[in-house]
Amino acid sequence: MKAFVTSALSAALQQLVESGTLSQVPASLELDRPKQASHGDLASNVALLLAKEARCKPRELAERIVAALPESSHIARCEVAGPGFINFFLRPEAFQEVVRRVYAEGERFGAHDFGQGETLHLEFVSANPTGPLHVGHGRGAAYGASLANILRFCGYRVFCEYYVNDAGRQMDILAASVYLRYLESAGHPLPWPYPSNAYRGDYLLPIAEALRRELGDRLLPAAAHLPDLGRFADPDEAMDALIQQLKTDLGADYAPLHRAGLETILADIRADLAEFGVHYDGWYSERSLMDSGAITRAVEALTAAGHTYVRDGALWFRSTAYGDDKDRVLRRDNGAYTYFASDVAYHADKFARGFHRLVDMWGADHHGYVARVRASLQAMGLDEAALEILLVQFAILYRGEEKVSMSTRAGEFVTLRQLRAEVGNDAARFFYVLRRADQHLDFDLELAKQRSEENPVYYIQYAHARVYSLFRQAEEQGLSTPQEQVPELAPLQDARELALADLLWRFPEVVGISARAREPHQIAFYLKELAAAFHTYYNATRILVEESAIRHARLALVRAVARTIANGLTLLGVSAPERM
RNA sequence: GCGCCCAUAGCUCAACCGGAUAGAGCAACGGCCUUCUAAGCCGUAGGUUGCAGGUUCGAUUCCUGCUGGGCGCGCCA
Repeated sequence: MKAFVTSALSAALQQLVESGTLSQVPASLELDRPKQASHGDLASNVALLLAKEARCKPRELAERIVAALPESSHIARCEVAGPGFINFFLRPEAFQEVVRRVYAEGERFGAHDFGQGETLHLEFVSANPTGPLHVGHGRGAAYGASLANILRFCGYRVFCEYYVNDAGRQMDILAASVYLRYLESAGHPLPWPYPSNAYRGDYLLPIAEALRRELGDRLLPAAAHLPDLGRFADPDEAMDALIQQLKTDLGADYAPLHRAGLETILADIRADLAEFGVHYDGWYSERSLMDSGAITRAVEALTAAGHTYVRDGALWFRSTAYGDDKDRVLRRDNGAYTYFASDVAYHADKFARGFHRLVDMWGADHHGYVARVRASLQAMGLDEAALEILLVQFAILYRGEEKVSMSTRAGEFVTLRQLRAEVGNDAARFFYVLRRADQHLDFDLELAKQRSEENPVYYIQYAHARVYSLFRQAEEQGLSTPQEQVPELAPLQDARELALADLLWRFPEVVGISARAREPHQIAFYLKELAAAFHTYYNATRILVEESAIRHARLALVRAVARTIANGLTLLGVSAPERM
């Protein structure tokens, strides 16, 4: 719809360029939708922006632009208002046209091609595989998957990846935790209370039992040499001693122990995400970076370029040279690489694999890592600007008034799986993206359960189902309905009908904004607005009227509404049911 | 102390990358089912956009400072 006005406007400006009033036509002409109906259907501030260059008053320039506007079959009239706005009033045809557009484009209505087939690497969730996903991870999953859909809809080729932290100390702690549960399941009492810094969630019990079915009591003898954890003042040192002892005692059997936890939990995470409609193109293993020597190579590359130094036996990266607060350790004095070192290698590897546009979605608690990762890319001579980091704020869980503690270690958390079972995938997906990513999300379980039927997602789905109901109803009453062909749309003249059509025009605009700003919530808010406009129209206007020309036009309009709702819900990973 | 994010109606949040009189939902109050799904609609009420400056024709939006909150600041992941 904006295109109708933009073309007329640029023609007028071109004329002013030729007459010497202006030096050139601006590259982009923006049109606003005035909040007030008296300000027209679309408004341009171009005269305000160009007044200085034209050396005349904004209103005067606006008058000249209006005078130069060519005749248009879509523009009824326009007027200059306020400080120099040009307000356009459109003919009904301009609004009706959108129905034809929706019919023609169908599932592609709202799509763009500004991505131009560019490949974009999107990393999200990447939670440590030390336990099931909880409701906090769900937000990243819903946000990332929705954003991937939206970007694909705008012409990008999106490669979704999950970075699996399957190496390092956390995995050893997991292995040790599995072992302790293994002992318990064999009826073997622990010589001390279950360590506070071991993982203690119930999800470890079946893993331990499966391990016992697989290996029998083979791992039991090692229990005779468990270190006396009581003599350690620091629980971390105690845990390290336990891990070391297990590695020594179990020898080749440590690997299956290590693997048992990882594989079972990772399989659960994958299944959980798949059921949630979140699909990945790749699962990238941190261990593979280690095994392939990629980490060593990345660190050597930094060293060769003169960006590292040794202090206190550790190898440091001089990230302060690129704006970081302090330098960062790459390799500890004990020879082990830090998590940061593998992150450096991982990001370098993304470039090496041919990705030139990277989007990382991190939990907001990782914001301190932004500077150091960017610094490492710059130091390696990679295009740091190609990396975009989106920080997603916490989802804070409440049970009524009470805040629910969320410790993976302690096993006190509500899993994503539980949440999905309670409120359903559709409501969960929608609820998660209903808020801007940089806002904290208060997720009240009581409210979600108790009012699941009042969730806005039902309001939108209901609008969609109502349209299908209309077509079913028409069939039952023996009334004809418009089929594949778009019927004559001239009967759509009512203000509500034109307002509804205007909203449909906005869908492609919202999709574009949402993609560029990486803000899926824009789609969610738009859908609520569209559903509201539809319900209003539905209540005010009888659609299945006797006169077939009017009936057909109205049915075509509401069918376009249903199509648009379905397209929007699909982007958010929410279903669009035909009956409720 | 330093850094990142946030502050808008009683509550939870929007506001089309600077536009004209800042909008929804929930909560409160009052209406609408003998006709297409009441999981719906209509109406009333609710605001000095945290505070103080600056840039601009024009600021919730951009800049500076302050206040208040969240998070981070380890040779943890």
